[in-house]
Amino acid sequence: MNQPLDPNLLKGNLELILLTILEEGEMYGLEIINEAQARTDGYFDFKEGSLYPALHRMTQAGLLVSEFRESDLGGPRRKYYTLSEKGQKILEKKHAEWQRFNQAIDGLRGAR
Amino acid sequence: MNQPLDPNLLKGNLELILLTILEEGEMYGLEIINEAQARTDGYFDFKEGSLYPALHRMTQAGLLVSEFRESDLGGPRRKYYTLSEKGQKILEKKHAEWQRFNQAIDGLRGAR
DNA sequence: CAAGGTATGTAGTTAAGCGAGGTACTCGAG
DNA sequence: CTCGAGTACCTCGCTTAACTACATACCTTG
Repeated sequence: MNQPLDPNLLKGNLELILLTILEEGEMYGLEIINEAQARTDGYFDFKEGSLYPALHRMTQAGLLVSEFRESDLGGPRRKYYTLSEKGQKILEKKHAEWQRFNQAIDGLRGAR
Repeated sequence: MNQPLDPNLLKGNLELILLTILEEGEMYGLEIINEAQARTDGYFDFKEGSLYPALHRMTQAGLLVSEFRESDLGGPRRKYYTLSEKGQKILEKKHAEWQRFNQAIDGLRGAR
């Protein structure tokens, strides 16, 4: 039923996706993976090796703010991520870019 | 006016774009670049260092068929590319993948 | 104190787009 | 005839991002 996700499609869009998910509130790493799966019927299934480097990259770039906090139900501490103001701005910018790109793709077909 | 195209967006989509353009008939390398520019108001501006390797990759994979032909107006010979039957199939598949991916992205926002 | 689940982190591989360069052919100007 | 400009194709090496596979650490439970 679900064709697998071509990893190449993700390139350059993972950040948009993460920003979009985090727009609705703070979340920690594995929670993001679960949310993404839940909201796309398992289509988005990020690997940890993709997720954490991306989160660090974005934190480094000032798009996210992170904070460790203890788990309520036991288990190891979690690192919660929140959108910064800059992250919010970049989200909008990336979203606009995305739509522009989409239009361009659509435009190719109907061009004649 | 035109925000530049984020190179990352192209990753994994260049093949879809090339197949889409070539669906309407054979074309040679630089012509593809010009067509892509023309149809997107300069938004798509492929570099030769991206285009030729991609065309070779796709030819190797059996998606395209190529043939050298002399130029009518003088100038060096041109290498014309045509979609193979397999290429046609893959185009449809990639297009479906693309739409699936699109839906997933859209779904992230409206999810709540 | 081992085992299992949860959570974060990273080293090394792979793949694709790109910048910069190279080759080759044609034509017109000097 | 040669030189430069225009067209067309090709490739090497760099960079970047996702992935595989592993490593670390904590907490609970038996």
